[in-house]
Amino acid sequence: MEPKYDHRAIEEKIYHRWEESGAFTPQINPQKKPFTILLPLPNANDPMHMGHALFTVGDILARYHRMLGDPTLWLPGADHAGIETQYVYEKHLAKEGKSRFDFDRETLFKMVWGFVEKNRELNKNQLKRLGFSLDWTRYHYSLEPQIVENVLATFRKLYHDKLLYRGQRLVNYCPRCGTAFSELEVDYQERSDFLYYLNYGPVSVATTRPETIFADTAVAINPKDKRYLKLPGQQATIPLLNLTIPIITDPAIDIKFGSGALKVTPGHDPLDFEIGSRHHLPVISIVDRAGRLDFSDPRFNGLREKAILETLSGLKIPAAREKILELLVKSGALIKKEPLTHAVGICYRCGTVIEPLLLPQWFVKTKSLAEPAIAAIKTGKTKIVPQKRFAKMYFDWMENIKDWNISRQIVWGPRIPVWYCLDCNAEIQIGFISSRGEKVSGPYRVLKENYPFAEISRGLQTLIAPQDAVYQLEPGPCQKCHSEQTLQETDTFDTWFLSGQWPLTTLGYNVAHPEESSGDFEYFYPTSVLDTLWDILFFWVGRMMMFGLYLTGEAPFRVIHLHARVVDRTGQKMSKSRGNVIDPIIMVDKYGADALRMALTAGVTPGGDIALSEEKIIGYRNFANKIWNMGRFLSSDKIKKDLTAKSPGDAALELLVKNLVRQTTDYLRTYRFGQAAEELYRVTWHELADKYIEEYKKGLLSYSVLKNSYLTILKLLHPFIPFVTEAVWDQFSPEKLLISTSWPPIHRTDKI
RNA sequence: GGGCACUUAGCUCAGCGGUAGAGCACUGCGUUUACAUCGCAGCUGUCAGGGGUUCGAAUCCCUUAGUGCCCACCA
Repeated sequence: MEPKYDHRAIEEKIYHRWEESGAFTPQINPQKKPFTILLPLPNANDPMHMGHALFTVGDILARYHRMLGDPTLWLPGADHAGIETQYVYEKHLAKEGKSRFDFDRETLFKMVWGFVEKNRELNKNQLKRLGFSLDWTRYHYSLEPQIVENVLATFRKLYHDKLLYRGQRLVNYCPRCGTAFSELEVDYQERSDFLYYLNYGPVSVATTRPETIFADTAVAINPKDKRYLKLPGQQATIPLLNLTIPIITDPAIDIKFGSGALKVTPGHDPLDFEIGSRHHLPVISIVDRAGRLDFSDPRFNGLREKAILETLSGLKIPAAREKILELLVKSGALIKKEPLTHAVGICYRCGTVIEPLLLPQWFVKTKSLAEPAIAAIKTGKTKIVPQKRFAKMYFDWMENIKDWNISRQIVWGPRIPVWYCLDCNAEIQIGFISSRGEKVSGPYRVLKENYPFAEISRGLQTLIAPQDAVYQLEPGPCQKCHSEQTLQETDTFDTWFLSGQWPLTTLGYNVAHPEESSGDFEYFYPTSVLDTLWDILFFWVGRMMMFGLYLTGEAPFRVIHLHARVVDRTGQKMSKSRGNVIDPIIMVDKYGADALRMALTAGVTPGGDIALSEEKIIGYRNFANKIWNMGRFLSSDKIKKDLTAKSPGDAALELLVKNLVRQTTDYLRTYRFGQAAEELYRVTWHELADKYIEEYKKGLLSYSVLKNSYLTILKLLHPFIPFVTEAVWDQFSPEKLLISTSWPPIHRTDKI
């Protein structure tokens, strides 16, 4: 053995031996209860970051249970990650001077597909570098045909169960990404802005968005506002347009804010939309999907001041705001402005200000899905660890859940399986690339005069069907008028609609014919533990709970374990912009996978933060070296003495090891990995090495007890630092891999 | 605006009713049969502040302050 542990010479070989031994693939044995974990599916295009390295916790659980003798499945996979991936790919396109608008959707989809396929292997290999004992024979990808087939079947089932609807309402739209999002994908940012007071005739209103005044349909005040008792029933006047709108009362108005009067703009503000629907106000849209002012709504026809609108038409929001303020000043309608700090919704992906837009979208009714998901946690059928911190967060979200917008206006993902007949829905808005390469858009009614259906279909980019459009759930001719001219919905699924069914789809559940589900599903579902970061508790965990219960009646996990988040040594979140990112693969190259795994495990509190630094990793690299050298010492022929001799010092060491076995096992059972790792570190180094090996050198201990203690501790350490323990184990018992040995028995009665 | 959690040695954290703990860092010393990616010895604290319960509180209760996080329609 070399005097230094060289992870480079060892890790890859050992991983191969594990894989070839079949240890990662469980034997289905109906007599035994399986242990199942799903790897939180990484994005297929994502190079590994520390978040992925934290799945060490899953590996610890998998290796521990494998050693306990449980048929253990740790199932890997990759997610197509809709918007994330398309965003990354668009940045590549931008480097070549192109954009998504230059391609029809089929071509673009194929291009992204090729891009992802190139990266998918990389991701797999990086997971292997960490030593993760994943069953690669069961690897899945979210876009493989069987998975997509099941997801579409779920869509149809939701439809038939009346849990799905097409709704026209304000959605969170990112003009940059060109798609709507659910409320979870909107971040809020504090911004310094201005609050503008505008003269609306009998009242002044305060607004941060003067550019939306043309879409106002009322002014609202609080019915309890004593200043304005005489106003209700009167008319207010929109500046510049000199249009009158009613003054209404609504309890949602904050008397103390601004002037206490709100301009109600149902087409461009969520609160206003609600107020508008309570009072049956008309909804006017004046912003298009590129974030520009657009006054094509017929309600603007015939206005005397239409010239003003014409000068503004087509301006992007920030420019439009400037221009309108100028006009307001000129007309004397701007009373005053005052600074205001407020939260602005931005796209979580690209940071663009979210524009609430009125769009027809597909929604899932979530209330009845959330109820069993709440009950599963309340009754303890599924436990959240750490409970006190995260169960409340879970309940808060589930109990106030909103209907889920699953429509995304991107190409990278399966299209929603709905078909529109163009002859029945001539007002469908279509965008496509003609055979001559021009970008063409408009209602089908107009387009069909100049373009044959085949050309539109081939070059299709997007379609927007009116809310009341006629549709069917099957491809092929229209079931109503038998027209052959049908087009599939161009909205794709929210990624989480697919990944929310991951426990079912990867284990071979058959949504359309549950009785034909695979043996894997029967055996491994529900899974034992889900280990993930709390930041996707709602996105992913909540949805899996809902889908699992909805489709199978059983919650997908017995335990949801939420692990810590990696921050730098000063407690700052790691991010590219802060420049404090530590690349796990570089760390594995430099110090070995064991060192990184241990640094991510030891001393970590459940659900807290992990303060990671290169120094910490170096510390655990030294630990791996220590274990290596202990093995080197104990396996060298020079030091081996009488193998049968007993010594008075033996009992103390035997007791120490027994207690360590009990303690480690207890910690693992209660998900206290941080303490388990620290205790193992301390006892291995400062007790076994510093104390007992030194005593052995003085002849106070027998060789067999020392060696057996060491081997037992190797077993305990193996889930945490699998490579060095396996390498050194090989010096003592080459006939059997450490990964396949059994966990040491526990002696409960022994106390120190 | 609601809610949750946290505040213990320079750092990261255990302890959760009975005389303050670990690792790292630090300071000395040291190359003795693995390991200098090492060993030995040592130093370090009004357990955030205040009040209460108790024979006894870092541990239970109240309160103040700070930090982190989640939720929410601040126009």
